[in-house]
Amino acid sequence: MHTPAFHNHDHAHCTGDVMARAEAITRANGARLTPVRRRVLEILLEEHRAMGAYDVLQRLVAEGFGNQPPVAYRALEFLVDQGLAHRVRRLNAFTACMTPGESHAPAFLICRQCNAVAEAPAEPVRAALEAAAADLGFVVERANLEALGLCPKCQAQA
Amino acid sequence: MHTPAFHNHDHAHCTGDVMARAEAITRANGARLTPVRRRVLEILLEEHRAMGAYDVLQRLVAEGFGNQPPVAYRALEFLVDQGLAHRVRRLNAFTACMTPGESHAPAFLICRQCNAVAEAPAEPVRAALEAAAADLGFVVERANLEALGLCPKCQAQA
DNA sequence: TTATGTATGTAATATCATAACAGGTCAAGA
DNA sequence: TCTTGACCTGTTATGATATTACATACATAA
Repeated sequence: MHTPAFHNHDHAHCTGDVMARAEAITRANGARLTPVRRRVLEILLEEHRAMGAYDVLQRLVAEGFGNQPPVAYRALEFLVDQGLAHRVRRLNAFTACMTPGESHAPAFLICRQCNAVAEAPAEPVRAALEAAAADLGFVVERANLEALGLCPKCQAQA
Repeated sequence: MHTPAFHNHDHAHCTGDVMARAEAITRANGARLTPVRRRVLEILLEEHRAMGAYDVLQRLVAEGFGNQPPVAYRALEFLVDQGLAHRVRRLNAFTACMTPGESHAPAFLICRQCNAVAEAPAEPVRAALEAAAADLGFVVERANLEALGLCPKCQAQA
């Protein structure tokens, strides 16, 4: 559960960058990036992996925030609503969005071997999904696109 | 939570048809469609909606099968593995596959208003997803494609 | 028939998530 | 400034979902 994209990258940079954008986005939405919410986003960025709500909660407790599940769930829900985080349902987990603000419909690629999770750009996937839905008269508002399979490293091993 | 496709259809026919195919598929796979498993599939077909594991379990209990969660979860997992049912993660629920045997990657369209769930044909969606994954060297084995939005009826009301 | 793999039943527990309410903070308008 | 209302946080309690572990039973083939 470690390499969220299947390659290396400048982690410190992407974290700072995302936090700055998170500020701007919430302000633009008239929403408040309060201490808990900010901290949860930072934690997701630091860990850089899909985290369960209770994992996040443990970190919050250690830092003096409330220690009951709603504290974590509310902050996470807020981040998801703002497009700053995503929920990965197959893992009952949450992960920071790496490209907030850009309209995007990420697909999550989950390695069944090593549990790495990558966020893949998926505009064409979303477009195809909307087309399929339109055929049935259905209008898509949100989508969860999750794939289970093998990441490059684990393919190599096998 | 009632009209799994957003239109009417011959329900009795589709049920019998699917059960017959289920027999053939499991036999072909060298798997056994035991009484519990068969019954769970029938229940999913009868109800013709996404059902939680505990809903299914209740039905099983009423018919004299074991009354502990693993009874339901194991049968459901079997059906999913055989491609006879699908898991809808957003709803923590399971639904019978309407076109078993045909290789397909269904997308689920979930109405946020009335909770109707439709299974949409989504080969193009899967193709797009596999392409996006391939760009990162990832091989897709299974996918969950779930969209939240408004079904035709609920659009009309609004 | 006996050995082997597989399926089922059951108890116990782990994990994930939300409802409901109390108290606190903040900012806008009287 | 004071009040008001909206929103945020903390906490209790509980509900909902899912799995582990182990015992028993069944089917199949050597």
